[in-house]
Amino acid sequence: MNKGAQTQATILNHAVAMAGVHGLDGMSIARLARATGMSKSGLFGHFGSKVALQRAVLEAAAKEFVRRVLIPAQQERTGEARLRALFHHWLQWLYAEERPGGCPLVSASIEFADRPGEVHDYLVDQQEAWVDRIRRMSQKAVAEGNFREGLDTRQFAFEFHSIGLGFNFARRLFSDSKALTHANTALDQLIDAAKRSRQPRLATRPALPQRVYGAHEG
Amino acid sequence: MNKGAQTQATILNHAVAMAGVHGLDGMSIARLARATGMSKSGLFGHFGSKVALQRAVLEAAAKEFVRRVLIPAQQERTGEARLRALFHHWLQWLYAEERPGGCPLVSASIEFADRPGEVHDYLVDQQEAWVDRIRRMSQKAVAEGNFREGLDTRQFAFEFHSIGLGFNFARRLFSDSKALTHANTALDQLIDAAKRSRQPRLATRPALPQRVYGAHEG
DNA sequence: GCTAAAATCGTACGAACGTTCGCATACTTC
DNA sequence: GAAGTATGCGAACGTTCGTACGATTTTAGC
Repeated sequence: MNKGAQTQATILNHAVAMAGVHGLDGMSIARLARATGMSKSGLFGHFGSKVALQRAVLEAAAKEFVRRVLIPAQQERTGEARLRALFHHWLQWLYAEERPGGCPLVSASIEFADRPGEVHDYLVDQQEAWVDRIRRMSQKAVAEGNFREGLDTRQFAFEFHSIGLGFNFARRLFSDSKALTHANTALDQLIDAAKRSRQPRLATRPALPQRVYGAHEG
Repeated sequence: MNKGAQTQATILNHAVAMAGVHGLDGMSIARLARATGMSKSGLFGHFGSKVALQRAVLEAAAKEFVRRVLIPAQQERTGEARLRALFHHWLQWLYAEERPGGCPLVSASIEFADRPGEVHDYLVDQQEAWVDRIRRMSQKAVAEGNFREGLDTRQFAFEFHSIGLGFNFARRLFSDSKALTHANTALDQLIDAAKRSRQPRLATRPALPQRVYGAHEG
């Protein structure tokens, strides 16, 4: 390993942590230099621009995400087991004690949701790939005959993803110690529902018109 | 209405929009002054400090949230109808076309999740109150005999909240036009499940040890 | 219409920001 | 060990940041 790559890795470790707490924009090169014991210019030289540094931070986080969430789940054989493993490791990843600031990818996604640019585009691709992986894994469970035929896998992926986001929010902002239990329970229910043949809807229907808001959509 | 209060309201309108896109920190007084056609110092005088401005932005957003989400839902009589109305208006609020940047409260909650201070504390209180309102409303539905006896209302509130966060993420980052349908479907299922007597768990249990991660918790 | 108060402005400050550049030191490779 | 390159530093640039203060204009109450 080159000297350069080595210090670059050190920098990125600190950078990921700082970006998690202060955001990708709030992470400043000066403070990062102080944290790593380097000079501003020396650190800067490794990346050439702040945007490039932000990109590098996201790529480092994504790489870590693969290593800690995706790879371990691939040991499982069935779709359901992989989904459970993905979920399990994802929660661990979302709330890793040693990394303050939670998942940098989720935080940055909120931060850059409405700010066009390469950071935004990168995040969209990365997060869409993640949700699509969940969807494909549920599709695999359907193909295996474990989840019911005709399951709406996009819907499944949406709910799976939502539970994780809910956990992230509750655990980080509320410091809710029950968040883990809630998330696991929600996943159990989601998977159970995916197995069951479709339930007949109950007779009672809501009095409120439901989708007026979305009426303009296709 | 005083002149002061009037311009202050104008400022806050712009400020809420800017904070939604650039974050509470990314919102700068200079750019805000340019957007409102005022001088930096003139604008600054209305608040006295940037933290105070941030507080004012959050309070303005919270007030608007009450006006647009909580109040309308109070017209409904039953717990379920109120829950559905809360959800409906919440989604509208989360993705209001005229307000770029999504819900400032959610964005700021992520931004300040790990940054102690009065902004953090305010957000914790506000968001906890919101989730607790959902919980109380589901409790009301239980008391009315609509939701089943013994329903875990904290769990219900967690899932309700998660769906909203999932919608916010999908709609804003992915520009997913199906997000609204997914969210509504998820809510329907959540409410249906709250009505049903507890389902017997299916025989198949996961092979993966499920809660190792949370084993250290109480 | 006068006057006290409120609102707004212009200017300035020190700090922090991202970035540049030339120079020194440390590595690698032969 | 010499040559050549990679790496890091220090100082400085121009810009933007939040904030302060006195002067000036605009509003509100009598």
